[in-house]
Amino acid sequence: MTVTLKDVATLAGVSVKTVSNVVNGYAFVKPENRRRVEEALAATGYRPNVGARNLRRGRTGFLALMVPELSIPYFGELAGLVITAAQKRGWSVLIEQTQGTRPRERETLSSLGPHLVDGALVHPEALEAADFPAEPGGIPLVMLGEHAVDVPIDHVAIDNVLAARTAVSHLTALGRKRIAAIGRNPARGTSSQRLAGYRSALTEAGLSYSDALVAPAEKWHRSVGAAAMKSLLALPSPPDAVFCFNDLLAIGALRAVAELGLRVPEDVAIVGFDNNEESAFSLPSLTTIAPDKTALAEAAVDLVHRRITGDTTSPPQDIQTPFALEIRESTRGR
Amino acid sequence: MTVTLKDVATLAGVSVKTVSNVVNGYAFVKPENRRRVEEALAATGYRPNVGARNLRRGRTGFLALMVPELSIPYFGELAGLVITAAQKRGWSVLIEQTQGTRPRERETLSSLGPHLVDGALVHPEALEAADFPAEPGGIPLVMLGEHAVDVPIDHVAIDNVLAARTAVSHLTALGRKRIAAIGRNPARGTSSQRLAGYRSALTEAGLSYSDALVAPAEKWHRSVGAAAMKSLLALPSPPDAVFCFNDLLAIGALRAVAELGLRVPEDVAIVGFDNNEESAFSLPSLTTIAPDKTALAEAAVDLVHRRITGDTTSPPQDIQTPFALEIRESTRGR
DNA sequence: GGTACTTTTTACATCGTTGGAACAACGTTG
DNA sequence: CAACGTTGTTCCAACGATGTAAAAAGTACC
Repeated sequence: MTVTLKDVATLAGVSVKTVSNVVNGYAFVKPENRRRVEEALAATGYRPNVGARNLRRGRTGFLALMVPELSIPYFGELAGLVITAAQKRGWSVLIEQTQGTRPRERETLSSLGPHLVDGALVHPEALEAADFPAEPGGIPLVMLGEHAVDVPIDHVAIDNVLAARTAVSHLTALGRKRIAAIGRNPARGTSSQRLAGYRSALTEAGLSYSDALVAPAEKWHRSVGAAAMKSLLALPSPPDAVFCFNDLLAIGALRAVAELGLRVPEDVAIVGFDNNEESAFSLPSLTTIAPDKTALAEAAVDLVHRRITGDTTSPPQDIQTPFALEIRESTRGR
Repeated sequence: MTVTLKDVATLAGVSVKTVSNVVNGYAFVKPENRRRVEEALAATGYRPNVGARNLRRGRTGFLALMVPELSIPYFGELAGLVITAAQKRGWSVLIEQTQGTRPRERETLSSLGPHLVDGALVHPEALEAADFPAEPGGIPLVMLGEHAVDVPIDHVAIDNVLAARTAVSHLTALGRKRIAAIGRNPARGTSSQRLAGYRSALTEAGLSYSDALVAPAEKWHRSVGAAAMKSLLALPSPPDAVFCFNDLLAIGALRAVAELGLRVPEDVAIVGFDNNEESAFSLPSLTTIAPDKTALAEAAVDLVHRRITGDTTSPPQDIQTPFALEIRESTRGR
């Protein structure tokens, strides 16, 4: 039922290896034979057995992508782009979800042997430096997003500090004075970086920093954003603007403001981060930092590709991909 | 560098096969030897070479999931659940994106050989009956969502006609008289089914059907929903309610209504379909049909699992998973 | 001690493919 | 025409695992 090289060879009247040569585009095959083999290939509908080929070649043809959850829009969008980028280079992508928890991330990382995948793109959320394999014995690893500072591993991300500063400077430029932030989470590197950007923009504008205006958020989900916004608005002197560390938090914040009968941006201006597709359609639409996700995916796949195909000597790369501030109704108004 | 059975065997002082027996839990191994092998396994950190194992077993350990685009929330959420369900049963999931175009769907379908994956879950958008392999020669295939009527293939979905009727009946029960629909697309089976449900609910309520109130939508994206809503509201006698064939269209419609200065649900009530996570947070939040996506994913993975592990004789199954009407502000008000 | 049976281990072939070496056919050249 | 390099093809081993069957070791019984 399954067609193997042997079947094709029998049909074409040549050896198995000659068929293999044709399939793999080896140059020196007599035109006559090539023609016969190609006919036989077409007639039988031969498809190489990927497993066997990879067993022989020592490659698997798979790339792993480790993300917290596909149901989070940012990761859904990113995964789609990674798959597309990988497909261009002949790889299939295997997705592992970790729920952003450290044990699952560790487990996933250690299960990614060279037999299963040729390389991996990982988007850790809770991992710490110690969790990374000390020996580079395994497969090439490229880290996306957060930068666990002292790990010498390839890394692709936008400049989170600068992006956060850009977002908050936009708010200070609009004349907002009490600018809050939602998303503090000491366990996440991304959070520290966006917080740093937030603080530096405040300083730059001559505004003082207040811990009370920085709401924590364990999970960066919509409901958390709503709850955090409500508690900020309950403060004695509530904020007139909020920088949310991602769009989901911001969408939740939008809703909380509306439920309290206040207006965005008149009473509170809101800026998000990620530019999820939904953020262009919320009411009001959301001003946000728009990372170039396509560039991110391409750069990451490209880097892991280079590592897999030989470049093991050059030092760990740290690639920054571009972003833009997308100004919409939640700060500009209608 | 890579540890094979042979290395473990040498270390433990037994044959390769005995190690294999231990690894695979074969009963008859002398306790003493079992202990030695287990120590050696631990000491070397052995991990089986999946490729080789599967070559021998004729299994790959992979399932394919074919969807239009991961960036569409419904598919992102579904994919996440499928991966989780598959993982429970020891499978990894490979995701293929088709953009919902027929050529890409055909191509993907035919590339899914038995070497690459053990089975596939496919969510076609444009495929027609003729595109399915006539011979069941390949791998087990389970279709999700739309039912291309005359193809004898396993199928898991909710009852789309009933769900659509439930949604629209909710609108008629609220006393709405001019109920529009957005999402007509003759090339998509799902569209026909939801349209049928829409019509039957109208009939049931004694309302007449009008072609003018059914807006077409090639892609079920937010921007399309917004455009369609605007053209409906520009009609001489505009609708007082709209049933959108998915939540994205509905989110777009919400926005269009707001841009025209009208109110939801006072002027126009809106119902969506899919219950994307974002729909609970839109302003107003969206009444929608909530399919039990977890049940869908579990049922589909379970079915393909049964087919792979032997059940090839029983006739194609047609499993219906539950759904519920989730009533929110876009019809109920605040 | 021999026979029959069970438990445990091993050697070997095999899955489908490709790398490498060996071999064959060919035309060129001195 | 012998020697040679170039092309084209075949044969064999190997990737790492497991199924099969046979060998080896152990046990029980007469």
